[in-house]
Amino acid sequence: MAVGQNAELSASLEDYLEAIFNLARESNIARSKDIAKLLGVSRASVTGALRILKKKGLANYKPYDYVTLTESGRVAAAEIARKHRILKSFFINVLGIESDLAQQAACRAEHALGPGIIAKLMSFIEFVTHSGENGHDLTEQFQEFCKNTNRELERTDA
Amino acid sequence: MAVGQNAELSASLEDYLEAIFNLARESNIARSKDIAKLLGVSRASVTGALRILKKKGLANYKPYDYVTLTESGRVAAAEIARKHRILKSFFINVLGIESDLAQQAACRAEHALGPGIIAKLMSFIEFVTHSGENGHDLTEQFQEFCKNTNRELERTDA
DNA sequence: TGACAAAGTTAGCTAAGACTAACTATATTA
DNA sequence: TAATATAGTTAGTCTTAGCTAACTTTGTCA
Repeated sequence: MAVGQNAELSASLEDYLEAIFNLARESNIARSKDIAKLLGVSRASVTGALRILKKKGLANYKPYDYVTLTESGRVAAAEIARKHRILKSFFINVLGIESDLAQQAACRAEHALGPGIIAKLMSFIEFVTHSGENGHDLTEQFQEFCKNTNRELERTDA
Repeated sequence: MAVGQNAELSASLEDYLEAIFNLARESNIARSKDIAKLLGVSRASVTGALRILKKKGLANYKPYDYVTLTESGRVAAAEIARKHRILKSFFINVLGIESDLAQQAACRAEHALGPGIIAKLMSFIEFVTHSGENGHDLTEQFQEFCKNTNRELERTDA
């Protein structure tokens, strides 16, 4: 088993790791410039982060070369991306939040939620969105419920 | 309207604000020592935070005196505590997470979720826990669903 | 192939937020 | 009321994580 250098990964480093992971999936390579753009950060900050990720054994990094993730880097990144995906899906498909907002919130919240809660959340999304078998779609029912609540609020406001 | 000094409140400062708010509700006064204990932080760090909260117009702070919140401090703190409560309630009552874990996660996640998502989440909790009228309790159904899923997983594992 | 542009790095700075150690003020009590 | 314990503060340090400006390396194309 690899040394547990990634035991404590800061929120910021998780962001870098996920960015590299996603860029590599899309365009096969992760360029410093694109990481910077994706995270809204200077190129110099990316260099700094890459050095730390290398030291933690998560990224294969050599100055002036392309970045790839090590095996344990990929594992860690996949877990982060998974959390992110599940949260976003919950916000969009269950709560009915608009996609961009869901994306941002998922990115910010992802660091805070451990595996226990993420697992439950995943189950819950499945439960809610596959409830058609029981003869009722919960997400639709919830949208209805929201509309009614809003209507009541408007009536109270007026 | 008060000057918007609290427009950008860091996660850390939100924690201090909420701690003061909660301590003041419980024991009527918030002592530096208790804030430090509650947040797991040194007394010196509390002093620093109090100075900033004062500068932002959120706390009435005088060295060697008790701390209270200003009106806008109370408003901000109440909103933070509200988010916290709603998240915790969702984790416990909907997802079935154990109370301590829910508390911690809510505390860490609270900063990430804006008013839009919190509002929806609140509606959703209401929707899910008050669904008895429709002849079904969703939280119970979900617990059932989880049990079945676990059983299937165990079967697959074996 | 040499000049220039783009990408990446380095050095040095800043700010937030935490810490410890030493000091000061307040409270307790013998 | 003087000694002592407790609470709070100050000063100085560290870490994380960002920035800009200047420099180096790499890539492109006339």
